[in-house]
Amino acid sequence: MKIQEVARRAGVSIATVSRTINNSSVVDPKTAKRVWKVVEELGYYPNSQARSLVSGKSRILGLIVSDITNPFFPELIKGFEDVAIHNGYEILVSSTDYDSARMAVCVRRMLERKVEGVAIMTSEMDKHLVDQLAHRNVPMVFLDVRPAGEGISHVEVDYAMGVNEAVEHLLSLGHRRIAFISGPLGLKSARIRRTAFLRALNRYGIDEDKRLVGEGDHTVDGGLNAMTRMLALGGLPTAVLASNDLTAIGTMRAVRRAGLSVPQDISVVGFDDIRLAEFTEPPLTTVRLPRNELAELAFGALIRNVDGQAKTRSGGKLETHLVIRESTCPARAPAVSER
Amino acid sequence: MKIQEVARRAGVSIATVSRTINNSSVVDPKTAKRVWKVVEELGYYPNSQARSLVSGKSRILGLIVSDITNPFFPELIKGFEDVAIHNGYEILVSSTDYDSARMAVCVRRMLERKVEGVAIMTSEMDKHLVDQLAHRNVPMVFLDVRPAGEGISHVEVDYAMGVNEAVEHLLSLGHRRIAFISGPLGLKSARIRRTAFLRALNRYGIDEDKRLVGEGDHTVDGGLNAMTRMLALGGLPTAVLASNDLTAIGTMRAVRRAGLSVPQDISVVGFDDIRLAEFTEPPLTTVRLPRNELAELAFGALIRNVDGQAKTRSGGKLETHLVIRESTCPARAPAVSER
DNA sequence: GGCACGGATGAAAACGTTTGCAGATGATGG
DNA sequence: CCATCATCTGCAAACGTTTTCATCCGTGCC
Repeated sequence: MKIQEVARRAGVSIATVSRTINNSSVVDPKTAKRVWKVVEELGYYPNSQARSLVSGKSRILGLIVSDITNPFFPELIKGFEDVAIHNGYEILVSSTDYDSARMAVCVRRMLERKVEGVAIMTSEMDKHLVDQLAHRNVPMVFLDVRPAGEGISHVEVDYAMGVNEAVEHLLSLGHRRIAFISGPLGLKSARIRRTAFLRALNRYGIDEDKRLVGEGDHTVDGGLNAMTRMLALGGLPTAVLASNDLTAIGTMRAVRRAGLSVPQDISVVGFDDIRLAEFTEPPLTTVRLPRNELAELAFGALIRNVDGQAKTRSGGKLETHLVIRESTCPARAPAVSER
Repeated sequence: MKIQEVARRAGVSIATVSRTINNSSVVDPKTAKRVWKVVEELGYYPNSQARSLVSGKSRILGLIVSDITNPFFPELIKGFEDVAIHNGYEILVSSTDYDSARMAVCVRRMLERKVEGVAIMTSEMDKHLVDQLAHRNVPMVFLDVRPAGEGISHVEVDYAMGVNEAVEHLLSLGHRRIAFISGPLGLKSARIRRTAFLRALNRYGIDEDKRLVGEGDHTVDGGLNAMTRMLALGGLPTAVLASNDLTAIGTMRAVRRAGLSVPQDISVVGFDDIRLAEFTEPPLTTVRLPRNELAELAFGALIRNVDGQAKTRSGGKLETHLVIRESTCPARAPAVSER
């Protein structure tokens, strides 16, 4: 089913059919109507490969995430997809599994498919790979870490803000021994959150206790293990801030396995506010990342660069907000006396 | 960066470069080496659009799911993606949001991108849409419901088996008042599970109680609402089988909101065994769907049709298995006396 | 030494579009 | 009535590959 067939049946040239379909230039209403009719009848639709080949535009946007299995990402993907589709773009999603080699494969795929821009929400991006994209003039937007270079935008999330809110919340509940379970420290974004946490503690005059800073890997199991180790170390915290919700869920599980209860013995705060956070037991107090705004801003930044309007970084800092549910409560009475 | 450039620098024709890259026909090792060297140097990679245009093969497989936000799907997608990538295919994922109009859009996209086959795990497929694909000779594999027609395969999941196991498990624990919360009954797959449930009950000589069959929508909220309504109706069940894990989570929440506890007052069984099921509180007893096998079988069935080896339906029935965790326990003593 | 053969290569056609350019047609103004 | 112009349409060239067919060259055989 090619354009030629349509042209033949409508008694016009293929050029006219093309123009009608893309209404790229004025075509006589009568002719157009006839063409459309044939198009309908035949169920014709253009071959997108031929189309992109000649026009040089693929109308595809890439989205690279670390782990599609982490519920935060599907929710983000959905948002991104919605706005992309709405603007006539398709998206190509790849997940890297936090693996650098696999990341290279992702980039290669993006390149091969000639994506017009790519949104990146993962931090295992080697400079090398970024360069590969930059070199091909593929606009990028980073959703997580601050990038360097031109043609690269980023939408920054104010992690520090979220971390501060969480810490303040815990402090106001009387907690003084507050632990943190980070993401894999190989990732920049994980280090950022960790640093923000330590800084917050410091600001409020709380001494750092090495035993109270664990390392997870953004999965439930990682949180479970990290927390289990921490509990074994002694010097128990009265509250834990986890670097994402999955980790928080693992943390709660570890606490419970140790025969303690959340939040009475140990309060737990998550990060992301995945949809499921509302339905854990107890419902998770967590720092909400504005997923939809994130998706929209990212898309916006990308499109602006795709259209060549701006070559600069853009996108403001997105605010995060603490959502208080039931996994936090006042510290046991003389919690301060400890240490 | 076109093939011509490579050809020029290597001092050969573009035909030779093409042959070298695809090693589609014998090329002199010396020449090949020279070509590869240039390819490396230039970082050349073929334009996939031009390639597909002429070869007629897109090397893309479509995957249509209902809701990427339901954790079951990302896990499935990942499996499918892994095996596809491993075989040199890429995948294009679309989610339908259980919406028929959106489904049409998905199909259209698949068609436009010239996917070589599509795996469908959603049941809001109008016959109309299936025909559109069939008419274009796009091989399909259904992962959920039994399809009709040729060029269409399906991988059947033995829902009845899972439902039976679950019911037997509950019966063996002494439960007699067992409730069921289905998915949206507009979906065939939801009806199948529901029918299986009623049949199982019947087989074991338990009378059906209309009050004990609710309708959810495969989301946590849906489960929560359905269970809340059911609890309000009176004639409480001692156990509930939910049609998927999300629904089960909602159900547990509803039970707890009503001041009852899981599993002491009401046992809950889920369906799917999403990764998170292990980490709910209490850990969810659920019927495990073999995700990886499902992905592999689906891919296999698809590939077989893509290569034109078989035009028939294939793929056996996949077994499901009950995973017993802690959301189920023996029914309160004289549970039988009730009713 | 001629011939057939086979392996390696190149020329060119095809894939299905978009788009620049030019031609046709009809209308308008002088 | 001719010139100008606007509007609409068609021709043909690209886009970057794969692939068929033909060519070329060297080799081994008679």
